[in-house]
Amino acid sequence: MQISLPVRERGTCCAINLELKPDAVDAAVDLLRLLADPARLQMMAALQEADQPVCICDFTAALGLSQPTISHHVGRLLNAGLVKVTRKGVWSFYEMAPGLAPATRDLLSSALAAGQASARHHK
Amino acid sequence: MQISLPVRERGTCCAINLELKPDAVDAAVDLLRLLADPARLQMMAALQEADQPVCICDFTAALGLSQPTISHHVGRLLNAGLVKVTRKGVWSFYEMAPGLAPATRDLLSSALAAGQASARHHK
DNA sequence: GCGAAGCATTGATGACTGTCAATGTGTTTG
DNA sequence: CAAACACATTGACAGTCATCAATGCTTCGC
Repeated sequence: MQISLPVRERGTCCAINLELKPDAVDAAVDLLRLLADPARLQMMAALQEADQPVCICDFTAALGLSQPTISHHVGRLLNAGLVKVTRKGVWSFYEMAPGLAPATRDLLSSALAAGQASARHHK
Repeated sequence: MQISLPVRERGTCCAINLELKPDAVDAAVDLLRLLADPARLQMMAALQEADQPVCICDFTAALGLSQPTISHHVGRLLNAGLVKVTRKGVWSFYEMAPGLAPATRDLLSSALAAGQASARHHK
């Protein structure tokens, strides 16, 4: 299958259409950077699968990171509106934000699926 | 709607299930970090919409970045296998990699959709 | 062959960020 | 009230990365 390459003239560039608004690009980049961390991505994956809110101490025990680091990551997810916190006594239980945009959920699912596919292929 | 919080005992944490293999997490994070840049995300968005391969000089003119920076970003996309290059004379035409995993395409689409939704809501 | 155009590469720099130690705040148990 | 627990916050440090100036490498027009 051949793809026809555009015909060009030296010294002149074509104006491609970037029909994305800068705000949309920034928002997408912020969301991608938020998920582009092993700890945060695993937290979101766990919260997506969980049927009950998850305690912070569980993350600390499972991810092999210090407690301030876990708190820092969770704080970023909370600040971005991806998760919701419910405090009960000394514990803080986290779950996925109820009103999370479908596109954001799809983004998370796609990222996990792509990671699994890539890991399988790279074997 | 009430969500029943788990019952806990002080000093004991529950072992949550992180059923994701480390390789899959790393692969997903690498992909997310690759797209978590305004220049690279806009390039991929433009390539997704384009019906013809796009010349490097078009990106340089449209994104407001220096030519080495554009070349650097394109090189990362190429190294990750997201794009394919066809050289013709002095020009280098780029297009999305033909055998790109569907999950990767979904990830790109979801990120752009989430960005647009977030920008619209934040208005 | 000469010079210019298009792109890649290298080196350097500034900004961002993930991480932990130390500390602070609120809550429960004794 | 005192001590222990769960979590948040602050400060500091190391690593990563986006960016550009300078340079190198092909390719084409003359």
